[in-house]
Amino acid sequence: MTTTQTDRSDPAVDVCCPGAECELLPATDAAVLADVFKALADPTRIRLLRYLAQSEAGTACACHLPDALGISQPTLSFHMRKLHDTGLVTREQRGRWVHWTVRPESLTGVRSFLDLPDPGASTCC
Amino acid sequence: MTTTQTDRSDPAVDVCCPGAECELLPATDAAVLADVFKALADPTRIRLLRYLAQSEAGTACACHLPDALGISQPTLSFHMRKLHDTGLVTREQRGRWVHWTVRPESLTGVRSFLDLPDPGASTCC
DNA sequence: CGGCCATATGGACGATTGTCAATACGCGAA
DNA sequence: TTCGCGTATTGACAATCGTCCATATGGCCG
Repeated sequence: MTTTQTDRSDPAVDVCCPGAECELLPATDAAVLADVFKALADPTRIRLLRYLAQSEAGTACACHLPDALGISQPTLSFHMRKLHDTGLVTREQRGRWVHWTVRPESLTGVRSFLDLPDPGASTCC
Repeated sequence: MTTTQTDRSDPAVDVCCPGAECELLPATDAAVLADVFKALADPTRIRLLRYLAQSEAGTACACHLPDALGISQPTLSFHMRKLHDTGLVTREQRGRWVHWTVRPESLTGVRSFLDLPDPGASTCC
């Protein structure tokens, strides 16, 4: 079922991929990683995250950001919601304003994924 | 132009964000990073990259992947094209088959972005 | 209490994405 | 050269995304 011609007795079938039985990352793991990458896949959100990260204690209020980024206030709210839903930032209501804080630990998954094995390591097969 | 009320003489204006003049990541830099993250923002492409990375020399042919991933051959081609356009993999025609290779150096940008400054470092202001 | 200000939500709309079926292309083998 | 196989492209379509305007919500301050 996995391959359509391995049941043939022809020995030259697998010439293209010697031992190509590598394990695939489970679909659920891939989906989790993809969700975080989706949250990062927008220039505005990249700038927002960077802005928060380099602020004092990784925390800042967003009051000046619509002007600074050239976007409307609802658009900013949309992006912050996305970052929050994905767990990249936390929300804290301080008086009248909302302060956002980066959660660095939320990036450990994608960070370790990007540390792909060195070419030649061949952890598979 | 950057802020709309800093030219007022009211000293209590900035009460919410003391010294909120952090520099924003330039829009072009953010766009470059976002493009790479967009290429990573799909479970299928995550699995493809991982598959290539853990293969011998980071290289593999894609002949068995449609079946293994449960997608059609055009869909696989679509994803490989996306990875290639973003520079994450290279393409090499070996005889009748195409072999793909991960380019680990294409991830250095996003990897260093994810190494956000520790909370409290406050590289801004 | 009443009004203001920061933020969130709803509705709408154009742009992009992921997928497949059908088809075209390219290279090796017979 | 012609056939077969692996791969790429086209066209179509549903789904999601990013953006805005208009409006709602909710907490301070006067």
